[in-house]
Amino acid sequence: MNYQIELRHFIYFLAVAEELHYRKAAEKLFISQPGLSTQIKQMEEILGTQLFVRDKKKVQLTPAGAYLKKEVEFILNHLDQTKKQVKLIGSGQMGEVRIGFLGSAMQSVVPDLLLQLKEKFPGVHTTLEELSNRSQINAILADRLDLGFVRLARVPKGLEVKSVFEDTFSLVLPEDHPLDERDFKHIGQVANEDFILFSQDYSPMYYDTVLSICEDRGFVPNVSHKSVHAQTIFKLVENKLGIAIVPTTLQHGFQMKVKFIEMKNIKQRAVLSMVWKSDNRNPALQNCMDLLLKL
Amino acid sequence: MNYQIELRHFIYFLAVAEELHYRKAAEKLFISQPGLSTQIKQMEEILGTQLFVRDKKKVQLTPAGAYLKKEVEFILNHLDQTKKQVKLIGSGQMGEVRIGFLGSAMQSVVPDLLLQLKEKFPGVHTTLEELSNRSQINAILADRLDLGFVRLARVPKGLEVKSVFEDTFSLVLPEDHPLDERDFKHIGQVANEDFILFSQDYSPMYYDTVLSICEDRGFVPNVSHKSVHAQTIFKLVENKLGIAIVPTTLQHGFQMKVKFIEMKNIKQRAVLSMVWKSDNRNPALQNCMDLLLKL
DNA sequence: CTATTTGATAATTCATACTTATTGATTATT
DNA sequence: AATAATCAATAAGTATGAATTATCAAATAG
Repeated sequence: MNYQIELRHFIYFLAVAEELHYRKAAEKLFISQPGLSTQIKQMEEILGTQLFVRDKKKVQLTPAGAYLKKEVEFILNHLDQTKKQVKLIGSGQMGEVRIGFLGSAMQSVVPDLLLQLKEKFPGVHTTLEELSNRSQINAILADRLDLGFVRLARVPKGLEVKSVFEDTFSLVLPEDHPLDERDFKHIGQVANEDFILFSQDYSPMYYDTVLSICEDRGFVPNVSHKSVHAQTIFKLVENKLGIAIVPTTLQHGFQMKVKFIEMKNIKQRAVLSMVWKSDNRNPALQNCMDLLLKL
Repeated sequence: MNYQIELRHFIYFLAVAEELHYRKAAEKLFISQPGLSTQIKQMEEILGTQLFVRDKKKVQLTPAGAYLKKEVEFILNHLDQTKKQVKLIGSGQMGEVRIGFLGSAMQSVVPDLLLQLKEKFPGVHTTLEELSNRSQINAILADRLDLGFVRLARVPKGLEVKSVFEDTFSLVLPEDHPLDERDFKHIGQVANEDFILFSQDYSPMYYDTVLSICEDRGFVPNVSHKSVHAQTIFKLVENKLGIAIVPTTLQHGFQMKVKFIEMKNIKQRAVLSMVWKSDNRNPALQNCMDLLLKL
């Protein structure tokens, strides 16, 4: 007596509402006519409303039934759509990948990667946020971010890393600096100049690497300024407040009165890595990683 | 193996998605925890998509699950609304009553009736259409109309009639016509004038009644013009092309250079009747009739 | 280490959506 | 008018599967 409406009822109802004939509707549904009759009757009881008028060889919708038909059509269609959508999201063909990146990553791999992702998974939407190494790690651990582009030697347990780009370092000098690309042999030639570097806590790895480059030449650099923005660093160099050492790809995208000298013959490299959570459940990320790890 | 999604699944799913705890969700649903577990699992199998992540004391939604939750909430809410609406329509508190009327009914009862209906059943919408007697009857029989206001002595089988308003007839004369209300005794005084009447096929009853009024005074009127519009008839009278006999209430709502002389002491009346189908299934009409028959 | 909590299995029960067989009512056919 | 055909509703019985209880393995807390 205290039944509940089910989708089965709606599907049966719709068949009868379309055919206006119990036997034909039952055949279409591959069930018996008596079964259909009782189910429709039960549905009317649950709703407390008559949906069909059956008198003298005729089955017709009541106004309430006509209204319900329209709504049931809508609901079933919407449900179909939802089921498809759930599958797409579940299989990662649709969804959102939240990406964090270090400013310096924007000059190299990230734009290309986004392009490939868009092409391969047009349904996957990406959000981008420029963050420090540390912020990215925290965000990934807290599930606020799916993927990060960082410069770090080590990452906390539970995260996976893969280096995606190895960049040489370049010396950044004012345009009219006496040292020229042809004359350049090693960093020891500018050991006495002031150095402008990225902040240590913005990227400890970068900082350590730059120090090791100097160490290999037997000196400790005099770091006069630190910044988190390449823009700022270049501006300071332009104004002759010091010289800088940055990943080579950073030279693109800026219009400054500075010159870059690539240091190809040192072993150190600026390594950019992807970081993500090992057990991230975002299927869109899974697909994304399948694509990225192939490159 | 080849099951079908049911509303039950959605309700269970929503409970788990809200509680993020199987036992608590099961308690809320008044079912056992194992039952809930298997149903959710089945749902995931049907959809071919994982909806929850259960690992190490934690239950969480996958992106697909989060999407589905939003949609399920919408669907269940919409369904609730639909069920309520169906009940309202089924009980006649909401719906549409399609009303037809003779032009002359608009001057007497119809507007008042609509007002009362609106007040008593604010959910019931009415549509109005001015139609001839015959058109109304046909429309009611074909179920294009729920209720008609006609002037007819008899209606086809299967229809019900009830007279709602009895109007006296009035003589319509040009404003400067020699005959005055004080001098008026009976219609025989204008027996020699031309008469302008409503067309016979627009309302046979009216036509017959007018003829019988004249007959009672021993003459057959000379009908010079016929029309279906009161407006036209009055205009013709104004221009002295004849005199007319119309239901008294028609004098309201027109601005014409004509005068009305009410003929109170003849037995004939202009009877306005409601007509509807005995087995009309529109519950809104049922309610409407309950109200109207009390007046 | 033990006690408690979690969700998942296993076995069983029970509700009910189905089936087939039939009826009563209406319409079409001769 | 009598018969046949067709409709949906009803009755009785069956079988599917959603529930139950009992239990487990894994994890956490005291």
